[in-house]
Formats: sequence, structure tokens, C-alpha cells
Amino acid sequence: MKRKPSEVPHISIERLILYRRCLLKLSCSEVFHVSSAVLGRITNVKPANIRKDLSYVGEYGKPGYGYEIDKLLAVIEKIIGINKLQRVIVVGVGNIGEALLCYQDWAARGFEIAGAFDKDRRKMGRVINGIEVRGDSEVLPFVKKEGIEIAILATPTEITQSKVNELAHGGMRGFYVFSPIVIDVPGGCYVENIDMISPLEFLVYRLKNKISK
Amino acid sequence: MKRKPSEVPHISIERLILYRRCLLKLSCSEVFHVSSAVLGRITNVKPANIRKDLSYVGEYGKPGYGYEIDKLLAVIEKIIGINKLQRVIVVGVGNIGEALLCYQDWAARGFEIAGAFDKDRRKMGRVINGIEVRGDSEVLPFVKKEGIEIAILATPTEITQSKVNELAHGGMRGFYVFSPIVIDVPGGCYVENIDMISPLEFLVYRLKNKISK
DNA sequence: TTTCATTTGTGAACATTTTAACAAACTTGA
DNA sequence: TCAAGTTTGTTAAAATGTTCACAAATGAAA
Ligand SMILES: NC(=O)c1ccc[n+]([C@@H]2O[C@H](COP(=O)([O-])OP(=O)(O)OC[C@H]3O[C@@H](n4cnc5c(N)ncnc54)[C@H](O)[C@@H]3O)[C@@H](O)[C@H]2O)c1
Ligand SMILES: NC(=O)c1ccc[n+]([C@@H]2O[C@H](COP(=O)([O-])OP(=O)(O)OC[C@H]3O[C@@H](n4cnc5c(N)ncnc54)[C@H](O)[C@@H]3O)[C@@H](O)[C@H]2O)c1
Repeated sequence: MKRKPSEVPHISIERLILYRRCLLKLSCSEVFHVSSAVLGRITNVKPANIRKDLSYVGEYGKPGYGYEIDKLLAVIEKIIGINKLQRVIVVGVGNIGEALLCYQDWAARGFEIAGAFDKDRRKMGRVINGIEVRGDSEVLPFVKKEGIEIAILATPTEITQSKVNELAHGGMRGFYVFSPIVIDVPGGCYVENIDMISPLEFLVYRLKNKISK
Repeated sequence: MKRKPSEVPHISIERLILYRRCLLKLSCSEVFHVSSAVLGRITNVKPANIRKDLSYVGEYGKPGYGYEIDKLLAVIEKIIGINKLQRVIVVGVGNIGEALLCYQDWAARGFEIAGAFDKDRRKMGRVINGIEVRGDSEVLPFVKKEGIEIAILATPTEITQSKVNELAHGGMRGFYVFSPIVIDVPGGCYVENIDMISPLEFLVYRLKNKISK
């Protein structure tokens, strides 16, 4: 029941991303194929659910054998669109921004931090993990020149929305935002938001009510 | 249609957490009540959905008027279990751990970082944002003495699972884990996991396929 | 080659979640 | 006090997501 990528349920895409993460690890070992049962044990997803997710993107498994890991990885990465390197920028090099610059696995996940920007003069010019922090005013020329479409925002909550507006106006299309607020973007732009604290609040709820998920 | 808390759909709980975040901001302004229509505009959730979520936890709205913000906040916080201060520890004071210690809004969200632990001698003894970093070996006595039930883990991916095992064995019940791996916990323990990179991968997919959510 | 044990892909049943619609309840202002 | 306007809580229908169960396909062993 192969569908066009845009018709794959969002929730299946989210699981595909999870499968990929686990497959990447498997592919470093001496295993070359994996069954939905085994992948299910690794990911905590029911095998039938995995097979259905994978059926949306084509038929890549062999009965009695399972899925070839490398082939499956390639297919998932193609569907998600991370089969080629994604170059992104980081705006706001504070606590979170600096942690992101120091993250070691960007390349393994298919990303490259092409540039980092902060308006604080004390941060400008610093080189963190090989990435130079530039002045905030350089961001628009930079992304235009480098053809960057995605920005990660780790700016103070109060200024994040206006920063998004400014970047969207300058042609930025995707925003990954760490501020715990609901962000508006103009048409043709897309935003993903994480609130790093919400899952902790959910954990408190689960603990209190003994909910195992 | 009031249910026991444990029967409120998980997805409604997640939205309650979102509502709370927005209500907290509203409560700082001069507004005292809010309708599902207005809250819907703020949160990007359809009003009917909001009313249904709230109906699971009781009837707190007045027709023709809306919901009293303070009352609603109290109810949501009671349901989630964050009506009293939650004391947690941070294990692993690297990039993420340090960012967490520096986060300014813990108190506003109902949390307190009661302690921080790292095994690196260079970090031990440092005081970050008023929180002393202790040696890793002190963690079990500390949590026993202080009655801490929840740990935030920002340790290197390779050691996170074993750290969870150790803490679970020592009586820790809830784990909030930043390593991008699936974590196993013994019965009676609960884990929430975030992979800070996955949402970015999802953003790439949405951008490629023009999916507005 | 044949048999046996696996495992896929999928249709159908089941479960959950969202949405629309509206009577009833409340506020406001005349 | 009453009428007009607003907004809730709830029902039922629609939409979406999960799980089951099994025929068909394949690999592996004899
Ligand atoms: N630190 C955490 O653990 C944590 C946890 C949850 C959420 N958050 C959220 O993440 C966001 C970032 O948090 P943080 O702790 O890294 O903040 P931070 O204050 O440490 O860093 C913000 C950085 O943005 C820079 N900045 C300010 N205005 C700018 C501009 N116009 N252009 C470019 N850079 C600018 C500042 O100079 C600073 O370096 C905040 O919205 C915060 O609420 C952080
Ligand atoms: N940095 C990021 O932006 C980022 C992004 C995505 C995911 N993550 C994940 O978050 C986790 C933490 O990342 P990080 O960048 O903060 O790592 P980090 O290496 O900067 O910090 C890890 C800290 O844990 C300490 N540690 C090691 N063993 C310990 C032990 N047994 N007990 C206590 N402390 C111990 C180390 O001394 C170090 O200070 C990793 O799993 C990483 O993959 C980080």
C-alpha cells in the first residue's frame, strides 16, 4: 500500500526517524539484516506497527529474512529528506546554543552547523568546536550566500518570535525553536518547537499515576 | 464526563501541559478569564478540542464567560502533580547539564534542582547558578537523604543506560534522559526520553514535502 | 529438491482522537 | 427584569491510528 511521501502519516514518519536512529547503531555492528520482531524489541514498537509503517514507504523486506539494514536506512533517509547533508545555522550561542555547537554527532545524523550567530560582542569571534561565532548582523547575508534554509533558534524567549519574523523575511524557511512558546510563521515557512521541560512535567504525571505508557 | 486522572488520555495530558504554560503567561497580565476560543488561538489547538480536554478533568468553565485562569491553572497543576514543588537532580554536568543548571525558569515551572553530580574531578566543587556540583559517588546517599525521586540524565550516551540501572537500584523512580537511545527501566520506574535532534529531522521532512501540520 | 521454520505485507477489526453541532447556562447592558 | 449575545459541556459522527491474524513468500537445513 505504497503512498506518496506526503501521504505517509506523520506519526509513522516520527517512528521512521526512531527506526533510523536504531538502525544506524545496528549498522555499525556485524548484523546485516533485521526483522520487525527484533527492531520492535529495540525500539519498543510492536512489530505489526513497524511493518505497517514500512509498508507505507514501499516493500523492502523479505519474508523469512527481514529487512536489509543498509537498504532500509537509505530508503528512510530518502523519505525524510536527510539523504544529503543538511546545512543549518544556530542563532543564539548561550547555554543551549553552545551545547548544540559542541554536539559531536551532527555529521552522523546528516547535519552540519554551517554558522553560528550571537549579538553579544563577547561571544562574537569565539570559535567553538571549530565553528566561528559571528555577529548577529551577518546572518542574513550569510544564509543568502550559503543557501541555508533552516535555522536553530536558541535565543532568549522574549526575542525569539521577532527573530523568527526577521529571518523569515530574509528567506529562511525552517525554524527549530528551543523557546517554550508557540511560534507563528508566515505561509511557506515551517516551525518545530521543543519545550525541554514539558516531558519532565509529563514524567511527574506518570510517576504520580503509575502510567507505564 | 469526569474521569479518574489515570483515565485521562495521554494526549490530553500533553495538551494540558501546553495550556498551563500559556496560562502561566496570561496570569501575569491583567486578564482573569479566558475562553476556549482565545486559548485556542494562543495554543494552536481547536477550541472544541480544548473543551473536551478540560471536560476530562472536571467542569471549571462558565458558559458565556470562559475559564477563570487561576482556578484552571490550579486544577491542571493538581492533575499533573506539579501543584507542589518538584525537587530533581541533574546527573552529568556537561554541555546539556550545565545549560539545565543555568535555566532560569525552573521555579516558575514548579521545579527545583536540588543537586548536580558529575564524575569529572574538574567539575566537582564548582558552583553553577548557585548549585554545587558534587562527586558522582555522593548521588545515592544524597537522594536517599533528600527523598528525591526524579533524575535528569545528561551523561554520555554510552554510559546512560548503566547509570539509570544504578540509580534505579538505589531507589530512583523517574528518569528524564537526554541521550538519544531507548532506555529500559525496571517495573515501578518510569522514563521520559528526548532526542533533541529528531524534531529537526522531522522539520526537514516537512520542509521537503510542504507539510504545514 | 523438499520440508520446515520464519517473517513479510495487508485486510479487517478494534481503539483512540478529533471535529462539528447544539441545547443549556451564563453574562451583560438596557 | 429581560433580551441579546456568548460560551460551555456533551453527543454523535468522522477521521486517524493500532493490532490481529493469516496467506504468501522466502531462507535454511536435510
Ligand atoms: N538552558 C536551558 O536548559 C533551557 C531549558 C529549557 C528551555 N530553554 C530555552 O531555550 C532558549 C535559550 O536558552 P539559553 O539558556 O540558551 O539562553 P541564554 O540566555 O543562555 O542564551 C541566549 C543567547 O542568545 C543571544 N541573543 C540575544 N539576542 C540575540 C539576537 N537578537 N540575535 C542573536 N543572539 C541573541 C544572547 O547573547 C545569548 O548568548 C530560551 O528560550 C530558554 O527558555 C533553555
Ligand atoms: N550537546 C547537545 O547539544 C546534545 C544534543 C543532542 C543530544 N545530546 C545528548 O545529551 C547527552 C549529554 O550530552 P552533552 O553534550 O551534555 O555531553 P557532555 O559530554 O558534554 O557531558 C557529559 C557529562 O557527563 C559526565 N559524566 C560522565 N560519566 C559520568 C558518570 N558516571 N556520572 C556522572 N557524570 C558523568 C561527564 O563528566 C560530562 O561532564 C548525550 O547523550 C548526548 O548525546 C546532546
